[in-house]
Amino acid sequence: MASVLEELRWRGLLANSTDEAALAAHLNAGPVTFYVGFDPTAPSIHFGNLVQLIVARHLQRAGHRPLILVGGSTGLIGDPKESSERILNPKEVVADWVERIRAQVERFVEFDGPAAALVVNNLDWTGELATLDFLRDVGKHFPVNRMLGRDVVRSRLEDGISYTEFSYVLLQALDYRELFRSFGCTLQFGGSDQWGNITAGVELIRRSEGARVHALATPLLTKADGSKFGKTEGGTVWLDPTMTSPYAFYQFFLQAEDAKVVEYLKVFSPRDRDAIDELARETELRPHLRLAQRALADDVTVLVHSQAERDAAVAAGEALFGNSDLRALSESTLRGIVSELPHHLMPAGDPGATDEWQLPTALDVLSLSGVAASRSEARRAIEQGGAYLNNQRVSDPEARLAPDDLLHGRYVIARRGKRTVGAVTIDARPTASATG
RNA sequence: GGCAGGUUGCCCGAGUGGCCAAAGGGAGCAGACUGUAAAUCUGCCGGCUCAGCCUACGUUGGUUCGAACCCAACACCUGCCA
Repeated sequence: MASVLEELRWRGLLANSTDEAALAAHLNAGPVTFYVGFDPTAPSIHFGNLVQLIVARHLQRAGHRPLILVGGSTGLIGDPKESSERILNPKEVVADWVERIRAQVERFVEFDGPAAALVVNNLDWTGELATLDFLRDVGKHFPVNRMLGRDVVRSRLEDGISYTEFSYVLLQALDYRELFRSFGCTLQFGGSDQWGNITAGVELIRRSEGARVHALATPLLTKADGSKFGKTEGGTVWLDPTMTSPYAFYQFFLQAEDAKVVEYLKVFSPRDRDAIDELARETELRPHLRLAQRALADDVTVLVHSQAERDAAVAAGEALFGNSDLRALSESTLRGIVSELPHHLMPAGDPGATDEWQLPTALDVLSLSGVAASRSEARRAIEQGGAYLNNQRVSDPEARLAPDDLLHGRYVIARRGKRTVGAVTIDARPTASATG
């Protein structure tokens, strides 16, 4: 049976590690307590964090014990990014995000059994830490000349970096030492962009505790052209269903490139080697069937959301793509689809009160539904022949809907291009018989 | 605190009085070709009641018939000096 390290390697989840032979021996010798951290920089974790949670699952299944750290304190400081200084978020906001993220990560690890996971918050040990103690006990171990050599810092020397962000690495290193002391944690991993922060912890423990601990880094997932994988039209792919709907989430994975889909499957899918090899063959022989993409989207959506959400996302996709007749759908099916899409509820006017009440125009529907960011963009889409209402191409921006255009008397599905879909719901149909 | 340089559309970046909604590149969007893939080609890419109008070049005020471009003050960033 393959070791967990070999498994991770095969899945392409190992980008970097401290002495790998030593780590392999350590993992072999018995249950290891490991940690991975997530900083609250938004109300939800995102697609990129998912990779770390998956690694945590693999390790836990191999009998090791996860500590999932939510960065209540590091989130107040901000890990320096190459581009520019971050804006500090208010403490209450960060505290709120900590709670949300804590709830999210709990889905991915087991809290029972011998390798039960634990969620920790670094604010618990840094919140009350005195500055002088910090400088004496932690700062003393960090040569500034070495810190200046770090890539992120170097990239910021020109444009500037605050002392706050410059100090971030000390806090993360301190976290590792704290978890080492309190829980005997001897392995930390994270994304490859975290490597510097992670090894700083390894070094701090070596210097102040005289102990040798380990580290791993997962690779940054890229697209075929080398750019970062993880952004979509709407921006970041979030795990929170109110920020990225399960439908959009499913679509994101379904649209994976052929050249990369097998790589993503290895990372995200629980399927074993044989199953993935089979999907790789399918992608080569019958790429148009997109079996690998479907498997990928299925697996990740079920993992992050649920089987039911996955089923709904598939049903919605089938109805919306191609030129299927949306009129054939039952009202309940349609309602389900609409709820997955960006949509806008439009109150129907009371024809008795406003004799001018009219149904919206094509332009209205495209912009209200959110399919087009502005009316200008909607106009452009129509001019370019890329706008559809209920799967019918639109040519006149001012064309007004007729009552008959409303699916089940209320819904209009708007689409721009192939993939951008939204809906408008007319709240209640005006009683046309009011005046006869 | 002093001196010097900087702040342009999503990002980078040109523009130093009218021809500027602002070159060029990147990102992005649409169309064609396809397979909800990639590559390629074409078009688009501030907003709107869209042959016109409105808002925009850090902020505020000024000069001018006219300002992204000139002047003043302020804010922020960078460097050098204290």
